[in-house]
Amino acid sequence: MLNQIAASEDLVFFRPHQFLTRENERPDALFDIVEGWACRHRLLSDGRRQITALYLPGDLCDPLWSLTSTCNEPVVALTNIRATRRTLNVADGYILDRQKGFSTRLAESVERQSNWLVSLGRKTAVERLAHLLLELFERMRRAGLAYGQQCALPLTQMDIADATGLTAVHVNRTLQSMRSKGVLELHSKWLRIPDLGALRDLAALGPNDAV
Amino acid sequence: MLNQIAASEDLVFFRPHQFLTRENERPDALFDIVEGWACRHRLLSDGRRQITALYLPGDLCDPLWSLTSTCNEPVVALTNIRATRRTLNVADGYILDRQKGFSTRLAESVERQSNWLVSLGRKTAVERLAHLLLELFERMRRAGLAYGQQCALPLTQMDIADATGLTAVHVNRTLQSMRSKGVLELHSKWLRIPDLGALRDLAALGPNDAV
DNA sequence: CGAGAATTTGAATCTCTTCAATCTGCGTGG
DNA sequence: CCACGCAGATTGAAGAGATTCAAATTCTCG
Repeated sequence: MLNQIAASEDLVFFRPHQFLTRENERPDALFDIVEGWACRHRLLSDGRRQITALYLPGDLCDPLWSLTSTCNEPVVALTNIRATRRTLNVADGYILDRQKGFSTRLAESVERQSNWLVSLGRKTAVERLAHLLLELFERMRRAGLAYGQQCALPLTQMDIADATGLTAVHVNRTLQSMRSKGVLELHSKWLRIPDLGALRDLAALGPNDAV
Repeated sequence: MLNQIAASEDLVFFRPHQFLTRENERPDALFDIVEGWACRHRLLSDGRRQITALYLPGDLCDPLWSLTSTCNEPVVALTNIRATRRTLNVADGYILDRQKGFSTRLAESVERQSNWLVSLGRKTAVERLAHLLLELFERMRRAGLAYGQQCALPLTQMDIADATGLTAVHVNRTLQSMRSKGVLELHSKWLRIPDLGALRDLAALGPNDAV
């Protein structure tokens, strides 16, 4: 508790819908998310939205920023967020690689993006939802934030829709059918997965695919 | 011509459908593609395929390999390929960053993946095709392989379908309708774009989006 | 308790898929 | 030189999955 005094100098807070980074901005720091969720997304001119990444507690936001000169996708808070700010040395690309676990996080982030690509390109609604919820549960579990078979999931159905490339209405109906089959419970921002194996089967993952 | 003798020691060739890297393999070298096209893809158990990256002449294949311990997506030649092999120092992640333009290529590759995510998640068939063909033309142009408004495009409609998340049949019909509207010509592996601006409008790109 | 946000429901519609069959271009072997 | 075979492209008809729009209901939070 005592050393939080020193750490608190780097603590930053965001409210839902607040930008962590805007489009065409050069981020000068990364955020280590302590609490809350955020997303990176893209808006089309007619309002269609695609979420391209989700950030959970424990995630670095965003590992990709070390690579690009400007950030062409805004990052927005989905909930209240508490994060620690880690300054980026823009002039020197190598520094980041030496930070503990940075390279691993970047790799994970890129691999996740590739998984989503497969999901959006070739999977059905049920498969996409199974995949996404499985991924999120697994990430929460690794972050030490899963309790048995359940974890927090502070996304609206609209958010889920924009992450999976579906409409909110269709997400609603598909989740209902999955609930009725007993493969998951999801209400009041709380996810429970009675049978991980069953959900994994629904997600159409290969035996080698990590979630 | 004379110094090609030395360089030729690193020259490698591939035939269509040949693997540059298999799944779960640790690549020990990158390929600088001199001639021909390749793709990275993922196969679902029931045969559905999603292409997650395309490699053109001039591309490094694959920048992402420096990040991951094993490659979980196979890379396959789509045409005859001539490439130069560049050994990877696996033990040391930093070396690669110092290679000329490496970091830039990695960033481009990641950004492209993000663009595709938006395309697959939120765009219509026409928009996806416009976007893809525009991207490929632009990349060919930058590689010095475009001639006026046209360039080679050695993909089958099946390949295009697997890159855009559509079926070959639907790609065929959509391309036909685009042809009939005069926004593009595409036959015998050759692409011509009469009006880049018109195609760009069809691609639903933001004013800031690079292709 | 009231108001706005999020979820749920229904009905109609549309885009894209599926399954087959046919056609075309092209290299190979007789 | 032509017939064969095969991969890719094209076409048609029917159907599935997801979208759209609008309204009603429930939730959440000040």
